[in-house]
Amino acid sequence: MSDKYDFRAIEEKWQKRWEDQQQFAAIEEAGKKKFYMLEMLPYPSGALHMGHVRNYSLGDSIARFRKLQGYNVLHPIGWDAFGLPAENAAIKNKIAPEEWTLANISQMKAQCIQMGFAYDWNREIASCLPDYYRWNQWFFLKMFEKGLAYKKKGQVNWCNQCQTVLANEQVVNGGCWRDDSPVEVKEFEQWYLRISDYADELLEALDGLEAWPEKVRTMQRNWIGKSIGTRVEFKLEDGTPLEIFTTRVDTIYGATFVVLAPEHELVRSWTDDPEHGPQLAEFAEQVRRVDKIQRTDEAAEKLGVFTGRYAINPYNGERVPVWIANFVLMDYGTGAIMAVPAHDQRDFEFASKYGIPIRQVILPADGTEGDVQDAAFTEYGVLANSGAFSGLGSAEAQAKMTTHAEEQGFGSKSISYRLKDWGISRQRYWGTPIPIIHCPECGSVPVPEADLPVKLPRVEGLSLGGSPLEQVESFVKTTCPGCGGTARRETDTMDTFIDSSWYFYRYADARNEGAPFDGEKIDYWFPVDIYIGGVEHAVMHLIYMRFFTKVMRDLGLVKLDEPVHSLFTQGMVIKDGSKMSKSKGNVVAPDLIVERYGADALRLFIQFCAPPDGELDWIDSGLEGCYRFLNRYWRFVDRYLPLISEHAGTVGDLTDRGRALQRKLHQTIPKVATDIERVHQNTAVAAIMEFLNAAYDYVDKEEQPDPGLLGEVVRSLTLMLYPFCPHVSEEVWERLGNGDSIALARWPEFDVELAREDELEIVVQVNGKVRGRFSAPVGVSREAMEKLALEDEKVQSWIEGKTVRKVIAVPGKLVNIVVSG
RNA sequence: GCGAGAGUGGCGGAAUUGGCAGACGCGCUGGAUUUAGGAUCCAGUACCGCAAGGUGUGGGGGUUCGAGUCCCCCCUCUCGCACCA
Repeated sequence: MSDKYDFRAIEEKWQKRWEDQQQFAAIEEAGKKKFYMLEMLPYPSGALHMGHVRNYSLGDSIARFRKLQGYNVLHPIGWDAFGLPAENAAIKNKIAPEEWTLANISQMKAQCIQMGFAYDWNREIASCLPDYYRWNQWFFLKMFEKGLAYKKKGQVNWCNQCQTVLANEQVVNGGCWRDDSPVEVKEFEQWYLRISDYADELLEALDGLEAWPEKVRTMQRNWIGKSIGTRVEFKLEDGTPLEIFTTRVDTIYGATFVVLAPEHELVRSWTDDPEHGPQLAEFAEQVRRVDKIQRTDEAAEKLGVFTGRYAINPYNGERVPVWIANFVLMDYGTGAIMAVPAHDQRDFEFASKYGIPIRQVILPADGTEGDVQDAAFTEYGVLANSGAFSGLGSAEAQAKMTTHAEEQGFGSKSISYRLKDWGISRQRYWGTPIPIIHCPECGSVPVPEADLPVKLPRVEGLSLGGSPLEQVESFVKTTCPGCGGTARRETDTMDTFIDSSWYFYRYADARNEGAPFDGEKIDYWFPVDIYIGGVEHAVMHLIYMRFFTKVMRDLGLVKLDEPVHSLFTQGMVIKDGSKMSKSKGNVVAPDLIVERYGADALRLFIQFCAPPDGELDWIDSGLEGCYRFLNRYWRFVDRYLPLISEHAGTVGDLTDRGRALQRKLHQTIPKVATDIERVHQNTAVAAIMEFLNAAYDYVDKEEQPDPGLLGEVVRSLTLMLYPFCPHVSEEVWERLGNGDSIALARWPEFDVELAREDELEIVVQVNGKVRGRFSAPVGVSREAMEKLALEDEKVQSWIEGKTVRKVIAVPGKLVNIVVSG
């Protein structure tokens, strides 16, 4: 036979058989323990890339492993099929987005099958199909009913490249998450989901997500950005109230000015003012023109203009000037601040620049005087020059001063969040139509549930600019469900993150035509046991999906508070020091690898070559090593198959070498299992390789290898390899004479007794350095160990003529002899 | 700046609880086999040293019989957040 196994024939054979047998179809079975293995669904860009292969190989090895352990496994996949690339491709290549997307899906599905991923294809979903997106619309209507979906005119993030609005979460470093282009601020009327209603719960519940990476939880905490402070109402000289938010009300006696965001509504009414109006208008316009990247750059110079107005500090009645400045943001707090240059670095810089007084009101707690002439003193301390509050500590003062404001009616305790409502309107075509009808009489009227789905019409000749649906007269023109009069449909489509916020629920009941899913099926499969994907969705998808779950719970649809038990974020695949990308020309196409080395070798390598949560540096020669390993495994099986088949039976009396191999086997089985459970596939694979090496060592050195033992070795090895390399494992399993698929077999049992070493090697140290070793039986006493150690010849030469001060013996491990002199 | 994580051979990386540092793989060296190449197999491979031995987990200090692992200080890198009042 050839010294290489025929992976092409084997992989094709088993892929076909798996499909014929519907082997991965999941069926709810009450009473049977379930395992829901979920991976982030891909965008159907046209071809699977190495990042997908890594993500899905990890998920697949877990799914297959759990199946061997007897779990009822749900392992589904689908397509995040709406989105801009399809639409852009359509504009560029004059092909309908639907055709483009569906063609990509079928290509990528074929690639998934080629990789041997064990998906239940009966549950496949594609978010661009009406039987999926109608439920997006349905959820939207439910939220509309509850007041959780609403329309508002406000400032939004506009990506010029994408020609659409973006949610706050989708603005990364001031740029678009998709293409990095700078985001502009525009005024737009659009639809929002009231995620901020859930800010507190989303934050609090993070503590309970113990099986989520700390990193993701921290990112979400930062994103929600809860800060507790005080709202204080200043009054302008004409009596107009001006509310500010501060977390440091204890410093308010040091407020020497007040600053508004240039977008603040009071500013608009002041631009008519003949003296200061022109400068105000010009400055506001200037700030507006600067894109978000520059605006939010901390290094950017703090600029401002005096408004010509004054406000009264309600605590001390002091009259302070009102400014507008670029560093105050309209969308945080009240869009207005009291500025305390002595105790806030930003205010300090601003005051220094414009010659505003700096007044110290907090003294360091250590009793020193402190100095606020060179920089602000921002720590907590003791109040001074603060009226009745002087002498109090900052924390106590905050509480008392807030209470004071409440009693006097000019302020209250207040909590601000960085998290804003989720803007979901998109001015593009390839997405879920928002099921709303605008009627001149009745206003925004929801489409009746019975009329769902509102289907996306086909549009010929898509182009950029404007909302494409607006051009489709037959779509826009409709009648009002309320009054029957002529009305217009909403032409914005939904953010595609809506699609991915609940897709994993749909998997539990993917073909349900009467509801998004049946709650009982959710009860059975949920929560997701492990969710694997990239960390880049930490504050987008992963926060939206949590929000949706809480809304669905409040709608009585599910009983869960959180959808995902354990989250695992896999690392990036890089090559030559940077992320694989077309522009860098360092892309390795999975297809070509599969063609040359087979899917099993690729799956093995991508899981072996780096810890799953770290970066994976692609090295071709590493892959070849894995391919070599599979051939080595194959040759071993090939060589001993006749012997094993001939002597079908139990393990005979073993030689020491045989015992050693058997012991190694029974140590490897639990090692591989716990490694997969911990998502340490790299060390699981290493242990399997190590075991094969031991098996070769045995047959090389043993004159008559025990056929029973070899049988056990090959069977167990094959089962352990199955989660990683299912095709070759199936093939070997069949050759071993098993009629059924290996997937129906059970993870090998291991025997603690057989795994136990009967001789231990004890290391002897002298002053902490290894000087000798001896073997001792299991359970050797401390005293015996010390005695044996001191008797050791090599050790003797090290302690000769010295005084033994102390002997430390660690049972079964080592003896350390401390000497001096 | 703040927060999190990391720093181990030529390389990717191992090392449940403090107890033999470098598993496994790549690469490299030598050998066997082969007409040759490839493939395969065997041996070796942290560093210095002929050896005995010594030195080694970013640097410095500490705790301990014993530290990659724990504590303190510093350096470097990666990621996230970043005018949030």
